[in-house]
Amino acid sequence: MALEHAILVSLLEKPGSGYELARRFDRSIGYFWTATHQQIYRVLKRMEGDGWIDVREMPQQTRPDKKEYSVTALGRAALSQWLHEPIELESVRHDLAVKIRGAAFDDPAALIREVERHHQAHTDRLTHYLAGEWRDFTGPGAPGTPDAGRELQHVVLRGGIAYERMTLAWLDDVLVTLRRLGPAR
Amino acid sequence: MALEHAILVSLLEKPGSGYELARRFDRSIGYFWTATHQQIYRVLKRMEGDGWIDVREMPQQTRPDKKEYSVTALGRAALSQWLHEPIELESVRHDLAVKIRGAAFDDPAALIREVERHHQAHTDRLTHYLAGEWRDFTGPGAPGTPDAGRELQHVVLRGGIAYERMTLAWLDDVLVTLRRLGPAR
DNA sequence: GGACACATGTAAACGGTTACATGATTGT
DNA sequence: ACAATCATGTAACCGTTTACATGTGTCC
Repeated sequence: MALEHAILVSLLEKPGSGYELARRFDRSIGYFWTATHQQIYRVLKRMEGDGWIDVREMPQQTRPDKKEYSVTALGRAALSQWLHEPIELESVRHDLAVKIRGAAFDDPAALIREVERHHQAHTDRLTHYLAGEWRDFTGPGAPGTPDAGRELQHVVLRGGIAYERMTLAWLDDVLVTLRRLGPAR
Repeated sequence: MALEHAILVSLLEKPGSGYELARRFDRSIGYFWTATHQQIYRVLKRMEGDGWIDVREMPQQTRPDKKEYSVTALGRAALSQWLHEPIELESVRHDLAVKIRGAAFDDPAALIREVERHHQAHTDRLTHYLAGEWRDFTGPGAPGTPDAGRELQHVVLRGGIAYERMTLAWLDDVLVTLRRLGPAR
């Protein structure tokens, strides 16, 4: 489990509320971790109980009050300890690959639309990542000062970009294969 | 959930026991889906109850008796229905990326060994996939007859190979970045 | 005698998803 | 009036992981 650690990293980068964390998990952190607000609120409670994070009630006039969380020394130590532990390789779960192999027992051509839909979604993601890279790292508005944190954020984003490009190339390969098999059936 | 469907596909490709399925999930199917034997036995029970699969008791002299499962017409129909439903994009969970961003608040250089370890593991996987590709698809011993099932298995394997190659290139990028940051600290 | 591959299971704990619930403010 | 955004939560369910449990045959 690394949701707690992902939250620690995110709060160290910038303290914030559960709601804000949920939005970050939809955006920048979303290309290597996902979490819903329900999960986040639950884990925040536990982390607070463990003394990993502190809460400050932030009354707001125009919007509902919020709780701003920040990482304690204990939380930092917990993160540090985790960073020094070896972790398992990710295990892949690719439904689409199951479908593709399953298509051998159905109509391969019926999958073409589904694959095209995924292709479009990955194209959108890639566009979104590239816009973020331009905005935060490679564009003229991005700060030119070198900073370890930014460098590390950038290399993770480059990983997301590489993943989307690889996936798009593979989906092209899949489409060629399905179209070749389709009419022959 | 697609474990049931992954099992259907695997049993359609070749009927077998729970134990055999578990081994397939460690090998060929492992590059797009993982499952332990505990999970598989439980799901097999449920699928049998739903009439998706049939069991045949297979007494064996030299080894413990096993149950051989095969897919029924109802199971085939269930697979077909699932194939025609749209599925969600995969959500990514990449612990290593969390660690890399977390390294900004610890020692980036301490991560180098961990990343090298992952690099080695992905190299091993790639070698294994390439050996499988040569054995089953591109080598001289592979059957030359065109077959939809084999074509689809091959395109999925090419996806696994592309994933490993992309990951290795990215891990190289990560190592360069970490080594650049390390001594500066 | 000990390790390993074959073969099947149960039970507890944990994590993630989905549905439900509330309430204020801002914009159309 | 309605939808969207901000903001926090509870409860039920489901799937996955980990630990435990048992037993045979083969090989060193």
